[in-house]
Amino acid sequence: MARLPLYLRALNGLAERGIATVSSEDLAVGAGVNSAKLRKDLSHLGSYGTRGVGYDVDYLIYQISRELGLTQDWAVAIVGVGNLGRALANYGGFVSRGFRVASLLDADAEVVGTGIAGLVVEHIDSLESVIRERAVSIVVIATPAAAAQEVCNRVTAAGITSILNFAPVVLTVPDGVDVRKVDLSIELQILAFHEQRKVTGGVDETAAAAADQWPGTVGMSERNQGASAPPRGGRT
Amino acid sequence: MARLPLYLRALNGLAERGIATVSSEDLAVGAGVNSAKLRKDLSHLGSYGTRGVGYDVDYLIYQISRELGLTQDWAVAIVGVGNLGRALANYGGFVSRGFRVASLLDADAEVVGTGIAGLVVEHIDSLESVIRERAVSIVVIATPAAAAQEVCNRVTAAGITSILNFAPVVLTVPDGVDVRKVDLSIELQILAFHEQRKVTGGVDETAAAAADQWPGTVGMSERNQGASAPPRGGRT
DNA sequence: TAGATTGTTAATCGATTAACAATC
DNA sequence: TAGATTGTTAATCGATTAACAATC
Repeated sequence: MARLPLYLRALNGLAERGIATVSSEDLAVGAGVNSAKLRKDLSHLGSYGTRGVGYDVDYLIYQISRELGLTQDWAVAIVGVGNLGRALANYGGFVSRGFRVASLLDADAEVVGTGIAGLVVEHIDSLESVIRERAVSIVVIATPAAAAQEVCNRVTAAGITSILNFAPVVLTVPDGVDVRKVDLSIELQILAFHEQRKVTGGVDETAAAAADQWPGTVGMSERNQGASAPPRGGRT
Repeated sequence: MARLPLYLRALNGLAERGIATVSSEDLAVGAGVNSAKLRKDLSHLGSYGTRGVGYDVDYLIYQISRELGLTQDWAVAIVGVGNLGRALANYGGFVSRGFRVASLLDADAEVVGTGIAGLVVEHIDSLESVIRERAVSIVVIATPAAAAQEVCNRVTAAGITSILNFAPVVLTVPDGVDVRKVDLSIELQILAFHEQRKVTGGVDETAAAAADQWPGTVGMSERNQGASAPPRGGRT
């Protein structure tokens, strides 16, 4: 369940403040979700609460950590040591949560051999042997878009089934491989979309004018009518 | 709609390959979604397709870009110039999509005044004046967790309503403010969760043993029974 | 006209949430 | 016992998708 890390973070905050017990209502507020949803999510893990009392904070932290696999040590390889790869290598949040950066790899001879975050950058040729010998189970792809699919192919061939992809491409993977995608520009695009809605109160009123500026050639006069055509409310 | 950037990327790929027209079926495959969903999403924008033919690639790119506000120039300020802030400042994907980094700000006297990605890092004291004078509409928070809420308070007070947050905290914002959150360690935690499921085939069989290792004190013998209690299938 | 494909309806599915019995 | 809060049911809501009439 994708919300467990959220709950875990809220619980850790409570634990730091010395709070021993929390109700679903309070924890839900802390995590920014509905309390019924929180209880339902937690009930999937087992009956770890006490009616009339709430949840024991430390115990719940332990159970969620175990469910998320954070009581294990996960070896992570980061492929692509550009700005983003460097930031990830230095990102403190990984180590504290059971993730160990086992290797940094890059294709650029300039960066191979340099030291980053206590590791020496290795050549991408070593990818398969690194995965095998250091029991890497999660690969982070922080390469340019053009290189991402090739890296993806190699790591899945090497048996990796969990990939965190920062490259702005949709990776094609065999069945059974999990890809999670972080696209910074998509996040900004979504914000810009909402920002625009706020400013203009919707884009419809400018649609006709904007469509007029369209520099296309084929059949655009007909199509422009579609752009300002009636069957549309002013909302999404 | 959060899927528009996905469609846009697929369309740009088609345009690069010189493809002029695409069916909803083909585009849906490229974007990794169901074709009915794609048609429904696009119909929200207007009737830009031609029955029996498909969609004009260039025209659809233009319409989606306009809907997303990418035909405008968005001034973005990045607060926090650690590794991540640096990576973001250098991230090429922003500029090409209408986002311009108008300012880099930090509280650390060591980095203030240094040059990154063609900009000089400014002191956080200038935050409000930078937002006002450079018409910043989106703020990226890449500070440590402890500083994020304070920065958030200041930028919302300064009128910002779109925030991209990389700090691992849930920000409290006034109504009407959009916050999008990117948490790298949460993404990894979700991957680890699935990875663990693959390896163990579910966590249930180890629940009793794991619960035994729990070092808690209060009433744990009773609660452990909850941990290995019956009413649970072996799925999510 | 015949084939193809959109735009949209209606059905399905899953996720969210209110409500409450169970029970601490 | 009385008050509080969980775990779970049932209702609600929204999102997804199959299907097909409209139409190029």
